[in-house]
Amino acid sequence: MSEQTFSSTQEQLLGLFDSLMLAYGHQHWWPADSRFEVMVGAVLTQNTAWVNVEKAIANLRAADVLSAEKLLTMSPSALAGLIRPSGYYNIKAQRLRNLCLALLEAGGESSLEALSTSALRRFLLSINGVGPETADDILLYGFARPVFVIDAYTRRLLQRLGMVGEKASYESLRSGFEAALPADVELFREYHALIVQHAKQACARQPGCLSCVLIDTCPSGRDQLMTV
DNA sequence: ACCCAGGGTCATA
DNA sequence: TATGACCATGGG
Repeated sequence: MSEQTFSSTQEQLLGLFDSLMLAYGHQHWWPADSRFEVMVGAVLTQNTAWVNVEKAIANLRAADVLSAEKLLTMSPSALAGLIRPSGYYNIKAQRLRNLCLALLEAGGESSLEALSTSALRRFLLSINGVGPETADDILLYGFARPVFVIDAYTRRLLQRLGMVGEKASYESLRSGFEAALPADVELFREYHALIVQHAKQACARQPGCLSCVLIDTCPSGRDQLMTV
């Protein structure tokens, strides 16, 4: 009973999506040139600003190691040096190696494409350093599977809108979105991207700012639906 | 100087 | 199961 349930209708969620789309437009996510780059970015962006991830990926590209095989030819310390701008560089270097080893052991990306979404998700979660959000980023943006990504922004937004309780689990939020919305990859991709974009813009504002056409998400303020 | 960023793991109770 | 410590750079 303490399990907070996801209470939001399809109409509400689609309405929120439309408002965000109207406010921010198409986000063109995930910014990457390849599926492997999506996977690398998903690990590097853990609790890290994307601008710093871009610097790290630029270093990897300059070193021409944006593939599982090439990346594994580098020593962990050398790899850590390249991804230094993205923070947590020692542990992330190990996580990238774990990811690459798992990919090769599984027979590469082409073998993974044949897996069901749930099997592929279990595979990703079995990798040390890949948690729920990282796995779902990879599933949605790397493998085009209809999985809804839940991040801290999504949780905070839904809480402030009164759609979920504070203790709602990652899985309850994910299954809530996926049950209420049509399993549309493009919709899920855009929705998650728009929530992040909204949070980025709103968090840079001061309480009371009127330039947000939908929701005021200031750090010390509460999200409020605005009628503008 | 302080706060946070497109999280996850591990040790402890 | 549920907290807390830890990882670390860069921009506001």
